[in-house]
Amino acid sequence: MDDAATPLKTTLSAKPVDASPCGGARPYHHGDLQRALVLAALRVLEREGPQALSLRAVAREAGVSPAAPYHHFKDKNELLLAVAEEGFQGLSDALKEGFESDPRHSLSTIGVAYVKYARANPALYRVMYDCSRNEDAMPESTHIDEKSGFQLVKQAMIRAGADANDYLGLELACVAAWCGAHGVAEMANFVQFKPLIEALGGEEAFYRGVMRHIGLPREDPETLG
Amino acid sequence: MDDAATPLKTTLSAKPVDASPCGGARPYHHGDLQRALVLAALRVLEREGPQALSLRAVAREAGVSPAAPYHHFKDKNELLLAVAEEGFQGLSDALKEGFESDPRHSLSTIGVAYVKYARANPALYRVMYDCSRNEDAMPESTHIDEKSGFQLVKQAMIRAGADANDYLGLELACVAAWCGAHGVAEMANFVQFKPLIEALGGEEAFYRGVMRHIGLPREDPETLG
DNA sequence: TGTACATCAGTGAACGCGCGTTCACTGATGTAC
DNA sequence: TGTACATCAGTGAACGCGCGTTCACTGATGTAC
Repeated sequence: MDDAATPLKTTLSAKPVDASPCGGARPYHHGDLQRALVLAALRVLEREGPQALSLRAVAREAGVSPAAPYHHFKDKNELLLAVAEEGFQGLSDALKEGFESDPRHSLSTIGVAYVKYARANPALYRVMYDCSRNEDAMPESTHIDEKSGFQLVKQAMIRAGADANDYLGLELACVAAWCGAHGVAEMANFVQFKPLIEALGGEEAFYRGVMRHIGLPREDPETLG
Repeated sequence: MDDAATPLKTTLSAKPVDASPCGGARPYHHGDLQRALVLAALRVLEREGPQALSLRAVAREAGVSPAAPYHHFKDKNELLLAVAEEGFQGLSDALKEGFESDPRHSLSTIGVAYVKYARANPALYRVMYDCSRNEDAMPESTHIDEKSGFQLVKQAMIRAGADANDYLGLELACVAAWCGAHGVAEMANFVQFKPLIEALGGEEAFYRGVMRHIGLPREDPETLG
């Protein structure tokens, strides 16, 4: 579970800069402050949550003056975008791993991987989501219908029995799965769901159980529902 | 569409206080500042979005000094809770109306009603969601599994053919529907969905189409997906 | 019915805070000759 | 190989801002007698 749920932890603990060869005192010029700032932002997010993510807090975390980031990012928003991009990369990797690890149940596995990633990095996920909603300046690679994300869901949906020739139906099923995963990810920690989660034997079973109700259409959509 | 989509608009336009009998100058004592502050908050939310919702902005909007709200709310958070409660009441009403208006398709209709409400009041919805996630001090009536909300979904799910005796299955289906509705509500304005929405002939058809893929389980959940 | 007085519900000035951003600066680096 | 100098990437002080909250105050209201 931890493998897929905490894909960024390894990235976070790798601090390529602080371990400089100067033996203690950081040199005047930072090796790669741009990258260090993004990593610092991730640490701030994880530790203090999304509303604590100020430019100054990030600079502080990186051990640098409040003005330093402006040599690498135009403004706060540009830093946020870089952070979001980092998050989307991690999410994409998690989905890909889920897709490849379990070909026979790739749809629900990919859904579970999505939810686990979001739940493991809730503050980061919030930043990602806010960026992709508020910004049209979002970098290409982070867009939701990117090859490594939405297309993967499509493939999994077809594997699961969806009609590949029914364009609208397939698209709708994928959107439902994607939105459903987002919804579960954001609501999974609601107190009201506690009993059900316990009855099912844990969060993962809960995610899988919910995702199983999303995606493929029902037999007679017109008369039911 | 507008009936269900903008349930708060009428409440917002009704300003019981400004239309005081004094003919212009507001009297020193406000008729019902507590209520007026909540309405002012809704107006600020609608006009400027969630991050503009400061205590001072609300006081400004209500035409009152920044200290005045403290006679009616312990702190900012308490005001936010009151606003969220207002929102949950509106959501609950919208769901109830959807449930009763279309007994033959109550499940998808209730889902569409949820999404339309959230989309019509996006900033308010965000506040509601934040409160229900961050606060354990959330008033009872606003909780998600409240009679008028989650129970309604359950009834609709049974109407739609779910097995009322399968406790876990029914619960899971309802959670899936609820989370799915939340997901759609928050992601419906993503650029990537534009083509599909257009192909389907509008947002409402899109919502309904997506919701149709959520809720009832598939036939063979173990081998598929 | 009038009056004294407690209480309620406002005012507006002030507090300290952290924020994003700018500025003139300076130390370190690298390149041309 | 050494030196002059442009450029890069930091510093730290300062700016104005809006925020949540507190404070002493005051105007309006209602109640007891």
